[in-house]
Amino acid sequence: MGVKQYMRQGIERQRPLTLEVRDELERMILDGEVAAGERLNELTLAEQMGVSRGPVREAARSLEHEGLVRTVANQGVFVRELSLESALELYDLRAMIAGYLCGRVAEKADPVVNKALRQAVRDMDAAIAAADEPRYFEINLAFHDRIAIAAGTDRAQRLYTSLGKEVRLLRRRVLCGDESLRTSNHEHDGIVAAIEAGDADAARAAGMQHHLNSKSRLKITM
Amino acid sequence: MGVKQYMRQGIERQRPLTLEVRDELERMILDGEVAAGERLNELTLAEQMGVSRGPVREAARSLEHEGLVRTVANQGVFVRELSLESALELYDLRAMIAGYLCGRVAEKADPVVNKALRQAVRDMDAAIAAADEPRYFEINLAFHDRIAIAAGTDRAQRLYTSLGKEVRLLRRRVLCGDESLRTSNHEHDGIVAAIEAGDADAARAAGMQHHLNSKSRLKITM
DNA sequence: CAACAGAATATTGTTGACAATCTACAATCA
DNA sequence: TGATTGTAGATTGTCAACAATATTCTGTTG
Repeated sequence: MGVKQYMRQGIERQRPLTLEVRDELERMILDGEVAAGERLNELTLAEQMGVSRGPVREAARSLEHEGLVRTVANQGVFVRELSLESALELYDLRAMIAGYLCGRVAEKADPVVNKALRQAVRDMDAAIAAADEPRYFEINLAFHDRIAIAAGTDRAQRLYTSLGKEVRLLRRRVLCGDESLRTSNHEHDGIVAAIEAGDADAARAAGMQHHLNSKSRLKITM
Repeated sequence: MGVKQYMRQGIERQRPLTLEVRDELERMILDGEVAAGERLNELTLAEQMGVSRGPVREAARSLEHEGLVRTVANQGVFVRELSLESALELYDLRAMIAGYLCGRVAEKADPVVNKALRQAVRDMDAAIAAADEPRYFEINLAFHDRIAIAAGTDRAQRLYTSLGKEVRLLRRRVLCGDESLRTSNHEHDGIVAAIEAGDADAARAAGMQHHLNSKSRLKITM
């Protein structure tokens, strides 16, 4: 009886389908391909990705604790709807974590890291001067990632990343003008300065304030 | 062909097995019934709980993002091992979240909540006077839960709870003497006072410091 | 026409079977 | 002896089928 079994060719090491599906699902949600509040149909998704429902279910469970979806028994999983209020709270939370991370980096005083951060600030300045917003955002992302990783605290890093994704559930776009970018990078400069000085408290405060300011800049666009 | 199908009797509302298994697994880990670093055998657990491997796998994925287990592809899920260093970082993180929660509660200024918190402090004093440590810990837990819930920020609350569980992976027991309890409850008093006064900043600072002090008290016992 | 009851359908919950991979141990060879 | 290879068993990864529940449709009744 024609049972189609699974087999993936090639030398490439086996990555469980669950992870593959998880990443794809996450992307779909963050890119807004599925609207907030919408139900994720297991069978549809499974067929769409060419897998069975098992991996899809596991992936959903995985996403659940990241706050990207919510599950209702016997009804399915739904893309989480994020109220503006909740999103702002997420910003607060993330700001605290960011501050913590900056403080840790300052304590570490790793010359290589510090140099890279300093360079990132310069590069962002260049991007602003060139009016290259996409590039600015790219470096900005790398800048904050770098800090999160350099802090060396796995849990806090994951949390920071996770909260960052969660915030993206709020689909409204933030349009930053030139001025906003300049201000933001000036704050970056302050963070790096504190880190370079090895002043953990100042770095923490600067890192946190930077994120709180981002929140404010976001707020006024709505 | 004698296929044993699933059916659970009774009027009780259907709670998915995945959740049941998840809770049981979490309990086993937190109670130390499975040692840190140990592998969780899917089949064994499934038979033990009288379910199939599906729900067990889903439960594992669920626990993964809470930091209680770690998964290695094609090898299985392992109870996470928490270094002392990581545990202390968790305390820092949790202290920040706790501070945030306390600040929120102060802003809310809900008389009912405030009254309950004040009463809890009195009850803990009574428990200390009666040298009833178990009761103290019970109220203490309820006290902090109450604050987390009253803050009204779902994400922060879940995070606070989650971090609390994660810390328990560090199995070493903290033996608190009478003096430690008194000091701790004095700090509780300070937190409630700030909340009652509606001073969010003070409440935040007190809540955070209380947890950092707990960390210090823990530290010296090792 | 609205409200309800019941059947038909769609979707989630759970399972057992099979494939792929890893692990442990034995056999082989230098 | 020690390293390596090969095989057998155990364990995870995946799937398709069936059960239980939720949802939708339809016809009936007031």
